[in-house]
Order: sequence, then C-alpha cells, then structure tokens
Amino acid sequence: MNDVAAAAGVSQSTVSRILNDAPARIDVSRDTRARVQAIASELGYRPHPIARALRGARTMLLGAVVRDITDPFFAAAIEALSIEAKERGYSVVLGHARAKADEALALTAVLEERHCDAIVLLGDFRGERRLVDDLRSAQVRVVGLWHGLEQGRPFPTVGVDNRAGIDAALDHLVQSGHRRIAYVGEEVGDMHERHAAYRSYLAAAGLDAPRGYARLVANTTDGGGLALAALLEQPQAPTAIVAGTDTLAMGIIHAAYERGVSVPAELSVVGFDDIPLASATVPSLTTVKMPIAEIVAAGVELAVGEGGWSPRQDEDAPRVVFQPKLIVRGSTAAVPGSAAGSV
Amino acid sequence: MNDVAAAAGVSQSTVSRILNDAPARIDVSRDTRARVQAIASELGYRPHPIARALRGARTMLLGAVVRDITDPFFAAAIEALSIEAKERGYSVVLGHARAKADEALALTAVLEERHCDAIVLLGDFRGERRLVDDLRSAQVRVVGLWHGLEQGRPFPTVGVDNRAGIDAALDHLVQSGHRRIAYVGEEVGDMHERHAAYRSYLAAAGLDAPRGYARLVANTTDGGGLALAALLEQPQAPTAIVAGTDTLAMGIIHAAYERGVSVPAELSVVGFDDIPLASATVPSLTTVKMPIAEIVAAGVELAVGEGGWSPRQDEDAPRVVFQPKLIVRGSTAAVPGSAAGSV
DNA sequence: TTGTACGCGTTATCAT
DNA sequence: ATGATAACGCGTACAA
Repeated sequence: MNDVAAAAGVSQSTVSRILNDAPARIDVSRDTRARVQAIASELGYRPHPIARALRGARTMLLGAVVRDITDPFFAAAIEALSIEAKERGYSVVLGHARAKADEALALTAVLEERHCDAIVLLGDFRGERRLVDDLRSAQVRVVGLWHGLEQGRPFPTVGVDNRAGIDAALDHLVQSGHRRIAYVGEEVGDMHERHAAYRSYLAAAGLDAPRGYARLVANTTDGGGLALAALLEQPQAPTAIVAGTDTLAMGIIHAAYERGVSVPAELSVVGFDDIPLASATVPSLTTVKMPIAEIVAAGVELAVGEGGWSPRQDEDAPRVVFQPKLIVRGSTAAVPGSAAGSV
Repeated sequence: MNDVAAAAGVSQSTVSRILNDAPARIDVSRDTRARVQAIASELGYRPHPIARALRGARTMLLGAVVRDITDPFFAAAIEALSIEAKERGYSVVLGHARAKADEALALTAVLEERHCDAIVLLGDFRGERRLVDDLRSAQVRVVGLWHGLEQGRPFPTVGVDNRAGIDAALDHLVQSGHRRIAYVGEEVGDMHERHAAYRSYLAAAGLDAPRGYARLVANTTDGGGLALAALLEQPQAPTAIVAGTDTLAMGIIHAAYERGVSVPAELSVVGFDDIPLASATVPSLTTVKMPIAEIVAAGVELAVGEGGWSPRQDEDAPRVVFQPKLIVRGSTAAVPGSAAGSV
C-alpha cells in the first residue's frame, strides 16, 4: 500500500480510504480516486488480511473440529459446511481431532483458535473435558453440531430429532410385519439417543427385545460385520436390523452377503444419515435422511451470523432440532413368511 | 503480553524472550524467568498468531483446494492431508472450488492465499486458467496432487502411475479369461491417463475394442449407471469393465444389480482408488489401490518441507510418481463360459 | 541481564 | 479533501 501511495503521490492513508470505499462520506475527489485505483490494480496490490486482522478485523476463518473425516457422513457435513461458509465469505479451517486415548485433546493442539472467528464442533466431544474447557474459556463463538444432549450446555447446539427418525424406521419395519428387530450402534453422540429411542419404542409396542438384540460396536463397516455375526448367533435371529448409521448398515449388508444371507429377502436393514453412497449400494439402502444442509446452515448462522448467541447466566444455550425423514429403498422388505413371502 | 510484563514488573521484550526460549543465549536470569512464566500461565497468556504472522513468521496454515469433497476419494485425501499437516504443526484451510461453469475460478475467491504458507491442489485444475495464473503469480509455494500431466508445469506435482495401475487391472482380467473389456471414466485429470492406458493396452494385446466400449461419463455413481446401460446395449456386451474410479465402479455394480446382471458371475468390475468403503460393498470391490498417504506426504514435504522447490528457468518442476497396487476382491471372476464357468 | 525503540501493513482519529 | 500519526501484538537489533 505504501508503494501505491508513493507511486500515486498521495499519502498512504488516502489510499486506504479509497480502497476501502470510504465508509464515512465521499470525501475523496474523483480524479485522485481514479488515479489511485488505476495504480493499485496496475501494481497488483492485494490487501494483507493478516494486518487487517491485527487491527481487529475478522479473519473470515471458521474452525471445524471433527474426529474422523473419513466417516462418510462427516465428510458430507464438511462439504456442506464449506459451501455454507463460502457463501458468507468464510473459509473453513480443519482441526483434525484424532482421538488418541493417551493424550487429552487440547484446543490449541487442534486449532489455533485466535485465527478463527468461530469454531464449529462436528460430532460428540463431550468426552473431551479438556477440549470443552478450553472452548469455554476461549473468546471465540462455539457451536456444536450433532453434539448429543447435555444438561448445562456451554454453547448452542444444532441437531436432529433422533427419536423421530428411529420411530419412523421402526414404524416402517413393523408395518412390514417385522417383530424381531435388532439395533446396532456405537454409544457415542447422537447414536446414544437412537439407542434409547429404539428401546423405548419396543417397550411401548410390546415387542420382544432380547438383551442380545442391541449390539454396541465401533461405528465402522467392520463394526457392522461383527454385530451381524453376533446377531446371527442369537437363539432367535432377528428379521430386521436398525443401524445407528449408514456406515454400520453397509457393514451389516456386506457381512450378510458374505455369509449368504439375502438382503432384503431374509433380512431387512435400515440405516441412518443417508450418506451420498447410500443410494448406490447393493441393495440400495433404506435409511433415515439427515437434513445436513439445514443443520449446517443453522450452525453457521449461530456461529458467525447476526443471530449469534453469547453466554448468559439466566438462560441455557439454545438447542435447534431438525426433523429427519425416512427414505425407503431396497434394503427392507416384508418379513419372510408373511403374505408375500416364500415357503 | 503487555499485561504479563506489567504484572511481573519487567519489560515486554523480556517476556517475549522468555516465552520464546531465547534463541540466542541463556541471558535471562533464572528467577525472573520463573516469575514471568508463572505469571504468564496464571494469566492464561496465549500468543497471538496473527501478530506473529505480521512479523513475518509463518502462519502454519496449509491451503487445500479441492473440487468436490463429497467425492469419497478426495475426502480420504483430505483426511490424509490433515493428518500429515498436523504432524508438521500445520492446519488445513479448505478452499472449496465448486466449478461453476459461468465464473472463472479466481484464487482469491477460493482462498485468501496470503494466509497460507503453501497451497496444495487436489485434483485436476488445468482447465482453470485463471486459477493457475493466479497461483503462478502468487508468492506461496504450490503443489499439485493428482493434477494430471502437463508440459510446462509451473509447480511440482505428485501423482500415481496410472498406466501401471490400468495394466495390472487388465492383466488380471485377461488372465481370468476376459476378452471383451470396456472402460468407463470421465475425461478429467488422472482418468485421462487411465483411458489412454486402457486403449494402448488393448491395442498391444490385440484385443477387440469396439468404439462403444469406452464410455465417458461424469465421475459419479449415476454416471456409472448410465455407462452400464449404454454398454449393455452394445451388439456384444462386455464381460468385464474397468472403471476410472471406485465411485464409478460402485455405480456400475449398483446398476447391474438393479438390472439383474450378476456381479461377478456375469460381469466383472474393477475400480480405481480403493476408497474406504471399497471393501464393504456387495460384492467387495476389486480395485487399484492408490497410495494416498505416500502421495500426500510427498506433497506436504514439497509444500512446506525443507526439500521445497522454487521455480527456476533451467529446469522443469519435479514430478513425483508413486506406484499403485491391484487389490483383488470379489467383483471380478473368471469369464462366464470358461473352465470354471456354468453351462 | 534487562530495557528501549522500531517495524510488520492496516485502519481510525485527529489535524490541516 | 487529504496528510500525519497512533495503535494492534509481537520479535529483535541495539543500547544500557
């Protein structure tokens, strides 16, 4: 900017005023303005965001903390976040939080918070006391997406109505004649709610729910395979499985294929999330569609929008909840032996 | 830092020296050092990275420009990049480059380059003249991963030996008795090389390659479905398909399932990349494994490591090439009608 | 061993 | 309508 000022024969502050479009009045003469602009573009002047930030301006950087980007669901969430952020002029900084059991997760280790105007948590970090404490004492705004339920939330959260999703999935299965319905999930974040919803649904419907029908495994395709193996060993194998995520559902379907169990003819499987590949599996996946775009949009609004929330003593942080929607595809069918069944 | 200095009764520069571990000599007395450190941690002092960066220090930010994070392959690449970057103390800034046909892609639009110490391009951006020009004139180091071939490369690139991968896939199919082998891909980046490798392999092997056997479609599961539909309409349908990516392969397998074509009994399919879900599909996917971690590590080294490369006149930018590896799983089998076949 | 002073590139305030 | 100047937080050459 100094170069521009020197070349134009004006002071540097004048250049600043011109290039920032004089917030106050049009107190720059037309000719100097034109001259400075010409020279600036000729010299290829580019504002220096770091210097601006030092003056107190925003960084236009949005921090995203996520455990595992490989998880197809969170990959889709990051994509949505990136799009939403870009529309508001923000860029996303990835704070990769690989949970290493031996080290407490410190915020600084994962993200230099002062770079970012706000931080978005993707997934459940309630187990990371250290991280949450850091976040609480940091000056940046924090929003948690799919962060699970909590009593005294230190920051706003946005999520989905897990109970409604599980209810819809189970309604669908029950209406297809299923009575022996198992659940597979990892006891983390939203899946905790899904598990609880599954249990209370079965109880309310008066359905049998043997202990072995709820399998808690890692949220991976391998975890799904292990869960299926265990379920097939039950005295009465289930005719349908509700999976806590599509990843688990894919693992279950894959394992069923390897074992010669036909989906959906012999076993129905319902997933949760509707990840991008869910419609391209064999068979295509019946699943509960997560309104990712809406959730991310609400989260970004809370993080960097005008409707932002700042901690107060007299009220809890807000929790926004969106509704999921059941998508029926090819992985569910009537229970074997029913009207349309074989035998 | 001023607060710390005031509280400790020393000057701000002393504090700076202590907290930066005096690069020169141990010219700080033990007691003042201890006192300052105590006060600093008590006050919860955190260095201000922006001010540091303004002084010329590095931002420890690594820009990543990617077209489509939803693409499972690039999601995995981003994951690897994030891990590799974190090991060197860097964070990744996502520059989301959704190709909108109507607007030329400007670097500033996608990433405020002066924030980043270096920029990593993920995928093929040769079509984006504007972006590449911006990159060339920018002062940051740039590295292209999976950027395809180019004559006068303005920056170093790291990639995979596509020809070797395709050769391995075709060798496998030919050895399984296949003669009618089709190719499905999008004419972008590395897939261009894969297509060329497919054609020259068939020519060298003296295999029939009807025009309609090479299907150029979008790199999505839907694209794969369209390609399969077109291939099944050929006078002589192929017995095997080489897909340019696993995404396409999954689309092909899904479409085959929907049409009642059995994979691998009636049709063999080979993918490329070995995305995380490739081993959990039905059937599991035979594919060419991309050495993502190695490629990303080499890229980060070129971008921010000591072995970095700066443009010179007398030599081309380096191109590092890694070798892929064929992973045989369940989506390929002997050609129908062969020794082990039915009928 | 420690304090003073300057500059990094901006923006904002005050004076001209 | 424009120029001079202070300040943002930090690192460092120089002076004490």
